[in-house]
Amino acid sequence: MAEADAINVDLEIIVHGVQGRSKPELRLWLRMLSTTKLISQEIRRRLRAEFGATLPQFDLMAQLYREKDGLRLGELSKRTMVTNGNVTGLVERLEADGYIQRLTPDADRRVTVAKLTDSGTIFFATMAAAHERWLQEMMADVDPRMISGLWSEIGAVKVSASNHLSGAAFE
Amino acid sequence: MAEADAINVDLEIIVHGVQGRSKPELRLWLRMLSTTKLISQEIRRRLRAEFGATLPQFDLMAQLYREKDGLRLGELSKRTMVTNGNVTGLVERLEADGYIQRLTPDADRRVTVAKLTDSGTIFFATMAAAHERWLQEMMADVDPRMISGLWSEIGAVKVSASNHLSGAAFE
DNA sequence: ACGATTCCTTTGACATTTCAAATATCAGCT
DNA sequence: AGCTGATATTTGAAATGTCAAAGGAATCGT
Repeated sequence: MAEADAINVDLEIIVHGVQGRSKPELRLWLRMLSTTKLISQEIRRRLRAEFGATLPQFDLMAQLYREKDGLRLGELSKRTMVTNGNVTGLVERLEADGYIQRLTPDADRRVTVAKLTDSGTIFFATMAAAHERWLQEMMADVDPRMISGLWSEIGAVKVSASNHLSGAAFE
Repeated sequence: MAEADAINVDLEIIVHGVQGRSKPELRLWLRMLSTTKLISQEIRRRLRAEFGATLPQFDLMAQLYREKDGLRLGELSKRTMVTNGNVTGLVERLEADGYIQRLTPDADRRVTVAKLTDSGTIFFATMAAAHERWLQEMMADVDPRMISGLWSEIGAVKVSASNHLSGAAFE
């Protein structure tokens, strides 16, 4: 009950706030934000409940899963859109749990490469399968064509935003 | 090593199931997530640089701006999609900065109501105007019709997700 | 009344987040 | 070699995020 209310009453209230009229860009942004927040919180809950893992850990392991040889921490930082300092802590905890292994190549000893252990690989594969199911489940009521369309349209939003960043752009 | 090989073979099968034919829902989700992350990070940077404020503070003040009489912390928690414990800390800091005010109505002394001070109202109005400009700027390259279309289509995604939350089964 | 339940908020332990400053290493120039 | 600047990671402070447990306060049933 309280949860259902929380869903219906969301951030979009700001829309009518400032000048009384709401610009479409602001409206879209608030809806993107609340929708993303809603879904990530659900995924967080499930990852925690079923696997005792966090979403950032899942994201990080997802990157390593695609690169069997491992990735440098800086590269991990870019791909996960997480700051360098943050990656350090995430990797530390995952290493302590035995899912990740850190090593420093002799070629360049400034670098630290992280890669999944066997245990980490198995663990992630299990989570990833569930993660994919959850998303299909949560989007089950959405027309499949709309899903594909949204993918490319949101791509346009992403490109536009990338081109108007104050600092550097990437991806 | 024979054991390790057996593991790797099995995992390869999982790999293709998990990532090889990545389902449209997963693709869409990853794009929504990265786009939202990109834009919020930019907004965070600008709020910090230009106003010394954080995004959660902005969100919280946005809700109070709409309700001149203030809101109970539990209501604030629902509307901002932030947990109760988190609201406590946010309100404490904003109160220390003089932007909001806390009071306990005699009618129900379990309750704490937060409302914007005059200073907070002025401060938020300034930020909100900039915030709206930033969004128009970042979405400047997107066709206006696409922006409206996206708003309603993402609404469909939101509704679908809302109907498939783990907690929503009761009721 | 009164005990049990429910409601609202705070607290506590941790994980994540950002930024800035510090550290460590490498590569190039003199 | 030795200096300098660029690169890679770690560290530290402060804020935000989660959940679970604890607290006070109101309400309900008996």
